[in-house]
Amino acid sequence: MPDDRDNRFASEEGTEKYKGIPLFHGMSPEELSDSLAHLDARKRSYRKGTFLLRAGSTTRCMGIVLSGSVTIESTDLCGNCTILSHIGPGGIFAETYACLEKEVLLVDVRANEDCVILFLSTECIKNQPSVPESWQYKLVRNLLMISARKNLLLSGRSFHTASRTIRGKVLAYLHSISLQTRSDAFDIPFDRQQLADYLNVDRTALSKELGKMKREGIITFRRNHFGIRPHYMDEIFP
Amino acid sequence: MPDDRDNRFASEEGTEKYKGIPLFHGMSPEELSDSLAHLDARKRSYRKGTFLLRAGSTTRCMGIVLSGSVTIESTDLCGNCTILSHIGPGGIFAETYACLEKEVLLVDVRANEDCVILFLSTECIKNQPSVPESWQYKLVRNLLMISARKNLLLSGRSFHTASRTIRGKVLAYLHSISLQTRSDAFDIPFDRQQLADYLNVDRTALSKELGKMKREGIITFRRNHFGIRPHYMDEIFP
DNA sequence: TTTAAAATGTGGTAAATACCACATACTTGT
DNA sequence: ACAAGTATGTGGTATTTACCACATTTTAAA
Repeated sequence: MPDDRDNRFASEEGTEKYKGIPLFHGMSPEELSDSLAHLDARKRSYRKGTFLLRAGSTTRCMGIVLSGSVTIESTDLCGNCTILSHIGPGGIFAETYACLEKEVLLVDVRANEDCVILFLSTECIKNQPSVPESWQYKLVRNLLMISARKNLLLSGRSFHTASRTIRGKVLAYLHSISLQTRSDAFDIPFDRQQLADYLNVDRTALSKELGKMKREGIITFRRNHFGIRPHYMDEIFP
Repeated sequence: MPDDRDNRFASEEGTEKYKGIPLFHGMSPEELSDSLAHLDARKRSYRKGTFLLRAGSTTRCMGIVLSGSVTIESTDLCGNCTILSHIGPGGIFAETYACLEKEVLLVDVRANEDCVILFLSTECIKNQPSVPESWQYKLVRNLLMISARKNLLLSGRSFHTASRTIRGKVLAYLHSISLQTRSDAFDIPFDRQQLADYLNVDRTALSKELGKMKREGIITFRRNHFGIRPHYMDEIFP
């Protein structure tokens, strides 16, 4: 075990610093205190590189990054380690596993740098109180929003990477952005390398395919500004 | 507009038939009635093939399939239509979009056969009551469970399809199952075609790669029963 | 049991992609 | 303006995969 210490959260401690955390959004100071008390809140410190949670284990706690940052990693059977996401201050992790019963973690959570984590037990949201407290309701409601938001990102990516060809992935992605912005021209939030990583393809192969699509008149782009030919499908299927 | 009719839900109507619906899990008859009343529940019927929701639009309602079934579909810029999922009686759809504000749908929802849908407005969970009712708490709590469960499935698939090679996808998938079952031998819930679809690869290419891996001694399989060589990574990285 | 139907495996080939090396363009700081 | 560093594009090649046709095995039905 590393040098982390268990620190039972003292409710007398100030709650101002938790104001910006999405999980506690919309809570009064009293509701925040109630939450922390009932969630069996514990602070723990970790040194860079140590594991907070391991794949194959289970957890009844979710974690909130108070300082520093953690990475969500996955190691396959060959030992290849992939960083799935990076979570900084205010961010939450393992909430999906903590909300469900006995789900085995498929990923590792590791300290990307020295960090302080607030662990919160989800026991109290698993029982069904006859008269729910306002802090309970708001907590679960906030969790739902966080979960739904993550859901949207995941299903989007799952859809964008579904096609077997680079062209298909690019078109699926650009089509989504087009629907979201309700426009045929838009900026994307990725550079080439990031877009390639997002679509799970090689960067140079992506550049080549983008160039080909531009020559064919399907899309236009310059840096991270893209345009798609409107009604492209109408021309292909007249 | 098709032949669907708006039917304001009458709270006097029996609630027994809603008992098995996950969204209403753990609710008393009174809580169920309260929910239906406050959620502005409306029944609508659709003929096979008609669209319930269209990509590019927004919705403040989630839908519950009371009878029949619907498909979640996606149409790309080239007109290729992909069926993303199939939702039968008791199933819920569009809840992610309905819970978040003004999110544009990236998929179509279409009647797979003649069906009856219960639409529920999510307005009442968006405001923050000072004293939450028990039906409100249970509803949001159930939504959270549904969302978290879906989240787990989505992140799993996203991870399993991340590798660029078929072998990598297969190993990622089998490793997950191995962690979940805490075993080196297990049955998978897919036949070859379904596994290929899940991993976004060609079925015959999958069969070939599986055969190659078996010859190399990495895995064993027979039909849908698979085994992985324990500590495979230790041998590769001694 | 026999037959049909479905699931799975295999071979061959064209197409797509990853990967490498490197050229060009753009950005930033001095 | 210049240089250094980063981002992006291109050419060539080996690898991987999709796709087709078809063999084999397994399951279901008659």
